[in-house]
Amino acid sequence: MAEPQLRLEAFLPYRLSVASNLVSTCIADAYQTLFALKIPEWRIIAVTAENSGITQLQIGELTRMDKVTVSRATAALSARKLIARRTNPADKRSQWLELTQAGQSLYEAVAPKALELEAQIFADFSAAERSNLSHMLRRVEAAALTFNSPE
Amino acid sequence: MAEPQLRLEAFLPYRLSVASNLVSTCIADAYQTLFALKIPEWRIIAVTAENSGITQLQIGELTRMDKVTVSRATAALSARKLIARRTNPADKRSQWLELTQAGQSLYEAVAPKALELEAQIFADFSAAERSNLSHMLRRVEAAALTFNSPE
DNA sequence: TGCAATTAGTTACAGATGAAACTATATTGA
DNA sequence: TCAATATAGTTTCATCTGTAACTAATTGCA
Repeated sequence: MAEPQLRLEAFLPYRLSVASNLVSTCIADAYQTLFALKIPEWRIIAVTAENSGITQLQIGELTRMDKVTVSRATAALSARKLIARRTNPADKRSQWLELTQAGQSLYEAVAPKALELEAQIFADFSAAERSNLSHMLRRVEAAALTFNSPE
Repeated sequence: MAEPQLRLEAFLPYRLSVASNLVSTCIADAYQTLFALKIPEWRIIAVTAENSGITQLQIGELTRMDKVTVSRATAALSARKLIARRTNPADKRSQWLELTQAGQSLYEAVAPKALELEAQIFADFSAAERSNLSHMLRRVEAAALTFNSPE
């Protein structure tokens, strides 16, 4: 029996990468021009809005961003006074992050725009298809994780 | 009626990016350690294997890689004598690329390994699910493209 | 206690990436 | 025919990203 033939076009890691890069570019351009936010910065705002008092480490775990990326993006947001850092009195190495008033306002402006972008890009997809895609991507994520670090 | 709430966890561009980055890392590490190939280099080998005589420009169009990325990866492969460049006599600016014997051998070693990696990462997915995912990703790609450059 | 090992976050460095400028060649149209 | 424009590919530069080394604080345990 012949081995299955490789065709790059049908190779899933490749398809995933191409689709993801294109979508990320759309999103990144929009955030940058509309709100002067980079994607890591936007993610930190979103995660902090949803989890006030979170630490950088937790953000990294939640979003799978490198701690260096989180550190830099947090520093930039802090410099723009969009997030505030309160020292954790029980552990002075870590800080509790929360949105400032300005950060909260920005979040409230970005969030609907983000949903709108998503709606435009996925306009062809029914709600069921979107949910299906989301579930599949989570399964891919979990599989890649255990593949990367087989315990 | 209340606006739909944003949750980063459910935001498709985010899910897509996280999944794609994890998978790309798996693949990139494997290619690097096994064959000393970077992802753009591997793609060029695969595309050239499938389309001997292709030009750099065509590779860029096919794979959506930037022409600079293609140029650099091609130069690296050429230096390793994995691909050969023949000047197009009808247009001396462009070159026809083809795998050398060594390049062909490398391709024949990488291809089954690539399929094996894909099989491992997507082990949980039935053939129907894989095909479904692939089709969805193509639709996403097409949508993001028209979004990026609305004609 | 107090010293070794760990951990949260930052900094320094090195590789990857893409936009823009550049080189060489090709095409177009006056 | 030749000047303006366009194109294939390269180089330059500025930015992004992650690994490794670092700092400061914490924990564990002899």
